[in-house]
Amino acid sequence: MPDVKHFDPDAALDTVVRLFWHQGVATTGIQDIVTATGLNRSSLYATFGGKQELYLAALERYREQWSRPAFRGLAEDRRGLPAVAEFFDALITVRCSGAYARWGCLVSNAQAGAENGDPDVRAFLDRHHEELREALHAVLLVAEAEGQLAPATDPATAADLLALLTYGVNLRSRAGAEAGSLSATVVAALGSLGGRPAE
Amino acid sequence: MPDVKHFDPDAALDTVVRLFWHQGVATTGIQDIVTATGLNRSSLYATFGGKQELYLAALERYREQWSRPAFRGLAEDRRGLPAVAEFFDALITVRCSGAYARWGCLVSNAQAGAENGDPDVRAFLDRHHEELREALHAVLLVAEAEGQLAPATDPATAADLLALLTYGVNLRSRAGAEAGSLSATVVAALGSLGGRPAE
DNA sequence: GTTATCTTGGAACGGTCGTTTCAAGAAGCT
DNA sequence: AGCTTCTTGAAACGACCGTTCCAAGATAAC
Repeated sequence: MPDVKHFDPDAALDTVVRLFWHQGVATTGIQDIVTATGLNRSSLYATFGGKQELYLAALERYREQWSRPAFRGLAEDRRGLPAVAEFFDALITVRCSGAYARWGCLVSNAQAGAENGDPDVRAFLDRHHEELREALHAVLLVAEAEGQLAPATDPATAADLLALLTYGVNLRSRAGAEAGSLSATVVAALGSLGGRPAE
Repeated sequence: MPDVKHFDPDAALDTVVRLFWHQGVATTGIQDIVTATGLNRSSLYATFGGKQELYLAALERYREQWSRPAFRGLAEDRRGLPAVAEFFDALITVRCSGAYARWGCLVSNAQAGAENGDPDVRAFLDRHHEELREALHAVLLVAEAEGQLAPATDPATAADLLALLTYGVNLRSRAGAEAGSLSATVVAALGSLGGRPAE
């Protein structure tokens, strides 16, 4: 008996993700979202609820679409350090070139903004950080088993270090850092974990 | 002949710095500033200009009061790696405890926000990053001369790495990271530059 | 004490914020 | 077709945004 939605909620949410990602939450108005998605205020509120719920939905979608695939590819790769190098290469490529160049990372941006005051957002950030750490830890355990790590390198601590390095890349890329400079830094970091320079 | 200001502009600016630092630019209204500083809208605009100029003034003041002293202390320290360790210790202490706990860094927060779209802000961020890098580079050159670095460690690249690590600490501390965890990560990073674990 | 100049208080500006409301429209089921 | 139920369009809500304006107040020079 009911009517059915005249738009695709997932496609709309993708647009919302891009807005929040590029412009930030605080500086993106409902009007911006209405204009960008083409759908009406009523439909927006009926489908997603208010702005805060919309932002949380955007965070979830970003994680499903961007973070989780990258984390999974990392954790399942059996090559060890080369997998980490590839992870950072892909990261830097996305952050510095293409459609999302200089957008940084929606999640990293959230850590720096006022939005992290919300308990739900904070919980999301904690979990996201944990997932990044775990993926890095998993691949570093492989690296250790393969004898790729310097004897003094602890995989768990190294995972923490690379996680912080990831945030640094996300932040600096948004402010305009060059891909080459970021790459060189990452290569050096991986080299120092291995006990030798570049790999 | 003129009247004279009935308040201390520097003290007012300090209050403004704290507001922007803690709450973010976009979520801090002029009314918040009026309330927190106790001075009038007219005085505010007559002294500092609009919000954007006020934000730039706050950035400058933050740099003078926080960044530059830390950078100078770092660059002038002749001990090498221990100076770097002390720099990060002090950083983590400020970020995780005391009056500014979980506020992150005003400058790091700016890199993640929409405010970095402004050319003046962007220029400030670039320069700030350069000053951080130079300070780290200077002390790492000392460390190299003192034989504290592993042969494969290049001081300039290591400075880049530590700068990114600084951003990571700033970001994660704002989202609630523990001081102990951040410290352990930093110690491990410095250890890997030296070729041995924690020094 | 008078005058000139700047500062202060406070109201007011148009615009935008996130959100709500409600009538009109569209789709599915009998 | 008719009825029900949800969706859509569009106007409107009060609150707040950054900013401006002007009269009243305060200070220093004469």
